[in-house]
Amino acid sequence: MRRPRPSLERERALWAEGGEVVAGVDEAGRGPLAGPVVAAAVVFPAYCKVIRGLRDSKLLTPRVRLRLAGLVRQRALAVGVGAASVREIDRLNIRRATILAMRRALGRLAVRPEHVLVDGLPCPELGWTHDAIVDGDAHCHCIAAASVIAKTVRDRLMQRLAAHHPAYAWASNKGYGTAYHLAALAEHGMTAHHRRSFAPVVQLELAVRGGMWW
DNA sequence: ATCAAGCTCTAGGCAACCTG
DNA sequence: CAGGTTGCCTAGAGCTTGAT
Repeated sequence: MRRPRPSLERERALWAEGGEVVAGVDEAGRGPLAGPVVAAAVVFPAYCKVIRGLRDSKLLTPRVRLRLAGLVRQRALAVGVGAASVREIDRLNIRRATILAMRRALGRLAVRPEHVLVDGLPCPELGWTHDAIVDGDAHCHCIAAASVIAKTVRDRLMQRLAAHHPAYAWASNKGYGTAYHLAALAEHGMTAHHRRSFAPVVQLELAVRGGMWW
């Protein structure tokens, strides 16, 4: 069973109802052990055409993703990007921090959306009336566009951080808990960019402090 | 406690493309 | 044309939180 291609079906229905400004929102970087969570909001002009090849950012190679991110920025009416820092993730928990990043992304749009389409489950804390669409980046064009923008922005951010902390290979693992990253964490300890509230980070820190790492 | 939702990683199979 | 490379796709694994 193939994954469906995102379409403009949902957006067209909203445009037909008279809501011209429809924003798609998605986030990247919820699972990794290090780095911020980044969200993006994208508004396309009403009755625009689909961007060929655009789909869930997870299913795209970095090169293709980068090309599509450029196309999205060219064709979109507005693009907003927001992030929540590691400190905010530790303070709020990853779910609330994700919602905070989404609110920031929506707040940075140059136009005020009349409808917001969000990937995932409904989140009342978002502060915007929205439709939550499970697997939205696979079904909905503007959410897929937001997922591509969020992912490319976060990847670039992690590459910058990697330059300051080369031991952890964040340029390739993007902060995720790969074997290499975990080994580096055990050897060098955590940085200010590690999520102290995440179990693997805490466990390794305790092991290092207790001399348990051999 | 379990399930469902999100994120990503790695590995492997297959197909298309490139190169000598 | 054969072999290597690249891209596409899936499956299974890990991480989280929230709802039931």
